Amino acid sequence: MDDSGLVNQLGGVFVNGRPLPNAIRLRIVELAQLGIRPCDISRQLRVSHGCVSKILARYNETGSILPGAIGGSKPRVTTPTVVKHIRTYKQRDPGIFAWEIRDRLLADGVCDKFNLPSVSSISRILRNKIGNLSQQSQYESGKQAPHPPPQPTLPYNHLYSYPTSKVPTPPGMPTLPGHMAMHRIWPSSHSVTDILGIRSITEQQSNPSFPSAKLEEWSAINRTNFPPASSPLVNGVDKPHLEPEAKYTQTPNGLPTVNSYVTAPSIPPYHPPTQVSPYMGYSATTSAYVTGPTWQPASGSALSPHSCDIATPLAFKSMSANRDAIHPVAASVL
DNA sequence: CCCGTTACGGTTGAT
DNA sequence: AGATCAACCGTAACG
Repeated sequence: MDDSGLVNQLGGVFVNGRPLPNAIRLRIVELAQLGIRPCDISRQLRVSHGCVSKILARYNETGSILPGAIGGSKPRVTTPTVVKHIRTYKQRDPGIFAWEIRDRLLADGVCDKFNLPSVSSISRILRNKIGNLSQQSQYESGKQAPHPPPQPTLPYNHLYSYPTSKVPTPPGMPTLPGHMAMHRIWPSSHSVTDILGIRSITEQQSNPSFPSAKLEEWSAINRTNFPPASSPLVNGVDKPHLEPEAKYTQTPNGLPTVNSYVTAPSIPPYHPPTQVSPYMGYSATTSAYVTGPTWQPASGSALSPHSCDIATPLAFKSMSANRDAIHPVAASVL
């Protein structure tokens, strides 16, 4: 409840139990792509190195900067559809073994290897729900029962691309339409920054170095929207989650956040949430929250307070070159 | 010094 | 409405 922000050893603000804001996660990835060492990123952004390490590792592995899906329950494997099929198999062949049913579920495409019930689950179903064929699982039947055509496969497919993540609509980001989730995994077309719209300028031209990452994650999936896809349409991204930070940032209606990430110049639009989010600390104003003052301006770059990014990265880079110089920057930030 | 890993105390959200 | 539970979080500290 109290989402008061805490301060870590590096002086960074965080909310215990909650993910760092996307803006910061993004910065971590961007800086890393610019060649800045994790330890420096940690210091600059005042995020524990363990966290930087984790976010970077996740990004390398999944292409997503987003936090994983928090809360909720795992999708049920024994959906009404599955139960129905099991019942059918049993009716047609009363002597069928559970393992045979299992094989059939897979063979018939009712399930895929990810949502295939265990033999013991099938046995339980046979015992509990199908013992007397009279009743059926009412529980969710309402939701999706009617359709025989299994649809289970779909959701799980995403898995392969994104292990755990669900995608919240990131607070500061482009709320992608749900469909995004489905397509494309890593279009190479966008660079990280592009996607976000963040200072596209910055790197654009001269940065060959950008790997054109796959930040696509915005489109990930989330555990919760699995089977019971309640809302068919948008299932992917937006609806289910307002996600974590949404809260922090408190997007009034969900859209504003975008600014923060992006360029942010003008952001007066929405005022601070009623409650002051701890993260606000980063930037006094909303806009800042991302790139704001917090982290770079102070020092040398002096360039653009706002768009700041430009200068800084370079600075970092150079500094990383000479090891010695490094700290200065950090220091200056302070 | 750097960084991967993990215990810990915490939050969330479906059941 | 409240309790459980399992997933995730970031920090801190260890190695």
